Amino acid sequence: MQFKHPAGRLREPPSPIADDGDERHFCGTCAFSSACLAAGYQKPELAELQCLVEHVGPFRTGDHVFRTGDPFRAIYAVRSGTVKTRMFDEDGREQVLGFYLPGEVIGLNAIYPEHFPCDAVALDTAFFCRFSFPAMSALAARLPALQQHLFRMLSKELGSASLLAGDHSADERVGAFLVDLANRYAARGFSGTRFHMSMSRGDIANYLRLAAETVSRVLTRFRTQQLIKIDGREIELLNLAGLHQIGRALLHD
Amino acid sequence: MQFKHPAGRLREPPSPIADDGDERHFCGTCAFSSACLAAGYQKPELAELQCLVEHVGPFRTGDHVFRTGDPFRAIYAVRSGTVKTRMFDEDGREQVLGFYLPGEVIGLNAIYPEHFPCDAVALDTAFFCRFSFPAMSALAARLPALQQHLFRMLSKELGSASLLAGDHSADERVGAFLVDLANRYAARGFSGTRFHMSMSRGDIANYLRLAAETVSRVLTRFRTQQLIKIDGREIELLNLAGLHQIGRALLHD
DNA sequence: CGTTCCGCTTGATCCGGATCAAGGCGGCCA
DNA sequence: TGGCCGCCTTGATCCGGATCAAGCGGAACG
Repeated sequence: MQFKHPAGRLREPPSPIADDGDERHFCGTCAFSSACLAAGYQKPELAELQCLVEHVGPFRTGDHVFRTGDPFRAIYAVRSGTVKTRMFDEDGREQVLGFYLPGEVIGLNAIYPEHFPCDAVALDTAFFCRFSFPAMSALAARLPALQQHLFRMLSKELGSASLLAGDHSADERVGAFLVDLANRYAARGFSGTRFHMSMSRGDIANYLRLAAETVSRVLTRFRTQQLIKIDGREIELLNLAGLHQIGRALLHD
Repeated sequence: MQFKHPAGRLREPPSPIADDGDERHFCGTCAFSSACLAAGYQKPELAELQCLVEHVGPFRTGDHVFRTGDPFRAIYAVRSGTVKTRMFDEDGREQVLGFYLPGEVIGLNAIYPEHFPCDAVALDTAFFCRFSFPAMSALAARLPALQQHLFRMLSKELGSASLLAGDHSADERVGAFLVDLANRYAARGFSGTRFHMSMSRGDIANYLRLAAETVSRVLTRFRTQQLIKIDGREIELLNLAGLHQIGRALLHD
């Protein structure tokens, strides 16, 4: 049983429910941290947020966290591991919607349809915090900070969703993808220059709307240009500024 | 001074603030209607929603409702007219993010960044209901239905944003675009088979990530196939089922 | 009334990335 | 240990849509 974590933070096959030590660390990097920690864990209202959390996992590579059509009851924060969300179009072709790293939240796009519009599939061993959405909404009505936080998370995801839509070259897409991953790892306290990509080339290609062969070719070209060092799924960004320049049209606008 | 409305509902250059007659009609088709009307206009809480609305307009073709970088203070529901949202990438190329019809809401993607990440430009004479967002959040904390409604609107827009991202042929894109417009007009009580497209071919092309020439060619092909009748920006959908079939990969999944 | 400009259409050519095809490498299982 | 299978890489060819180019018609304006 392999058990490789992007930043090697989990050294042993963990217990089904992560212990408090990990929990405290995790919460500092989670998307809800500002709603939880910043407002102060001690306050009695926030104890309630803790109460409605349920720790779930482990999910193994290929396991489904939820499936298209499942009734929407909860959103999930990634505790550890990586997840992809995907849907199948009318012709049965897979469409990868996104990759989610520790601290990020999946399931927000299910609020409106009230059923999950996509699958969430673990790309390696993964754990989650599960938040009952009805309970969370009710709590949000009493905690303005939490309500605000939910609005902000939704709005943020809106912004990133519209980025992929542009017509951009393969180099721009791959460059921006690498920089984005790096930024997100760095934002959660992991290394922003060396990390493990849990997703296959095919998944990356699908997400970027390219062919797997094209992604492979671009990565080789980036390597010969000394922009990256890459060995299988282990990658090191050697020239972050250069990559940012290549992907600038898709980044931070 | 031309004054053409998609459904010809406004016959005269209206007063800056639309009158109550129009207002009652409009509210029935607005994105907030379920939060306003369904819950019952009479209830005193909902009077407050009425209070925080500010009617703005008219904006003429090309006028900006808001600009990239403006501080985010309010969201806007389109009362009449059409709007496009767009941003410019690092190289100064325009990217059309979306078109908004009467009853739809713009500005939700500004919550997170706290500044508008895009321009909103009127495509014809347009009026809006302006909702102060801080006031609305506060009200949402007391009205679970309103909070729920905001969550749902955000989540819905998330779903539609990810549709454009797929790699689809020009035919699929244009077909789905026409069906989508038709559905949205129909949902608001307008004709779902004959309507005026306020946006230029260039805007459509940009939105669909195609060249204007390609859009033009596809539309002429659709016409020769008897799928549509089109004269400039006036369009009639002759074979809705056929168009739906062509664009099925992008629709309702 | 003619001029100019802009949006739209149509035709000709070109190119980036998809597709097809062939190996290479490593992990897993019998 | 050998064989199989999935993932990745690299090469050759093809095609959809971008780009370049030209012409048309309507609106604004002198």
